[in-house]
Amino acid sequence: MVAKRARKIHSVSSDAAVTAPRSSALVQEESVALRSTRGVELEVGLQRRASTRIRSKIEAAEAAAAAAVDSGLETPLTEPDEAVSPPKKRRRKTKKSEPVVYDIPTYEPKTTTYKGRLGYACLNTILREIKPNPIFCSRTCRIDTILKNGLDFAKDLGVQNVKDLKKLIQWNEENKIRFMRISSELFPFASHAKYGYSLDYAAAELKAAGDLANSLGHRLTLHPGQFTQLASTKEDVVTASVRELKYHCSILRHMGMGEDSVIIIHMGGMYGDKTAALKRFKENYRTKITDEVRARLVLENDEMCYNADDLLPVCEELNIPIVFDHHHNWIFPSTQPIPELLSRINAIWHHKGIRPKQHLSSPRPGAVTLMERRAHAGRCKDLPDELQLEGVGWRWLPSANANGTRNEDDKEWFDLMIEAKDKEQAVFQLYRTYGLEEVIWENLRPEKVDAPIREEKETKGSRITRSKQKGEDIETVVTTELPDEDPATAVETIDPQPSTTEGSKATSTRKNRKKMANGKHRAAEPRLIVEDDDEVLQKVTAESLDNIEIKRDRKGKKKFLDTAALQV
DNA sequence: CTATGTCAAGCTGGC
DNA sequence: GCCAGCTTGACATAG
Repeated sequence: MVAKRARKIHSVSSDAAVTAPRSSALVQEESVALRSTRGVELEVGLQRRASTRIRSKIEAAEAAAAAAVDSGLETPLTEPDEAVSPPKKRRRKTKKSEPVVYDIPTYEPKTTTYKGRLGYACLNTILREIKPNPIFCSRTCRIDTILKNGLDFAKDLGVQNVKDLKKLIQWNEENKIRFMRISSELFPFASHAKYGYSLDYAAAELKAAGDLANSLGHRLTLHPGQFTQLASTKEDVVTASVRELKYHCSILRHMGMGEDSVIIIHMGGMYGDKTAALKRFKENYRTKITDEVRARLVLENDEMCYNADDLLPVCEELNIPIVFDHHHNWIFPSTQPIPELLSRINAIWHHKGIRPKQHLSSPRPGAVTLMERRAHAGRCKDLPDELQLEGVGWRWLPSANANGTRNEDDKEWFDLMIEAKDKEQAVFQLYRTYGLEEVIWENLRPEKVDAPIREEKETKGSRITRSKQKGEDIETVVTTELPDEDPATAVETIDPQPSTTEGSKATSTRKNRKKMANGKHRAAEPRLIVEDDDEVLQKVTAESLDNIEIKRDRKGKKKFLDTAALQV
């Protein structure tokens, strides 16, 4: 039980050249300390407070000198603005801003001997939130937009995505993450039957990103979507799937990635007859895909249709490695114990000369039904114990001396992809929990609280108190010593997360909205009583505060929530 | 700037 | 029949 949170205060200027005012002497002191120990390059994740003016200049510089920006390691994520002649611009008076405040909890320390690479999928939450020019690799568009603006519009998005991919790889290196999944949306519509296009036009950018990854020894993988159904009964679905796989292969080919850069798919649907589906898969695998695709294609056990037992025979027959997904195996388990299972699975990887990888994720807290258990939690609290075992999480390299002199250096550790909503933050949490790598404190964020399913009100220790004003190039992260439970802060905390409340304006995803509407088996949704009515508030608080939670939305409007349903 | 509805594609399970 | 969940949320537009 972790009763206290670490005390940590720091403040970061978004531009090394700018000395922003500090909110306090203490903040300044600690900031200097952090800076001197970690270096300026660690500021990378904190460009979010850069002013619009600076950003515009950066953009202009990038546009003007796009071709010059190519040397991966030397390229800062933000161009130095000294290099840019300031565009004519009215000076915007910026408002004073209060610091952003985060509570970064500590975690109960755990130990493991596992030393494999941990990775995350597709999106970096820190870089994605940089404003006004976020760094991410899944820009896309609509077919309507292609029709309106031309295909080059979509292709330009692809170039931007790849350029950002390089920045992500660089960021990962600085944050000791050397394993990542590339978003399949890197090139919008590239695999589309009608609007698809070759990636040759982006060869230079792809090669630059690939060169960087290879020079740093990073592993990059791909995971095409559920639409990839090689066992489908429909010819056109299979055709589209083959096209999809070729597109993914083309990315890796242009990047020059080695054999460890695999393409992961699921077996897919059962179509009412699993045996027949498996037969179709084998046939299509043998006859409809290229050698290049076969060299990279691997299968993952899923939680609904094909567990590891279902996949092993066909995979052993066709020499297709299996990405073992711990979460899926928990929902739809193999009959074999994990060590035995993984020894068989890893044999296929080794036979094919590829380093094994596994997937790890956690179910949302309180999940009971199958569908609930499928949903991913924000983070993973633990590493599976089995990863410490030879044959599961590592092996002796074939080159190792078997006469008793082999040591740690002769071990090959397998990679582990963390599939969690909090992305790189989930990796950092495991780094911290197990002491696997040093993390950069400025790049830590509090856990995004999952909407509780059947459990009590809130995940503890993840409250964010955020106060922020615009225009000032400063961010402050403050973690204060707080007891685990702090009832005072449960009330009137500005909620940075979508409130799971009917009528909330803060919820922006369709999924969440639907979740809210579908309250039948989600008893843990607080009920909105009334918005912004002081009279009602007085009445309510006079009676009892026990089941009433007061929240404010972004505009400061009060909402009174009946949380009685959560207490069950 | 923010909230909302929609978006290329497939399949299964739950209601 | 509709929705949620899965590999990945982002785009487009109204207010």
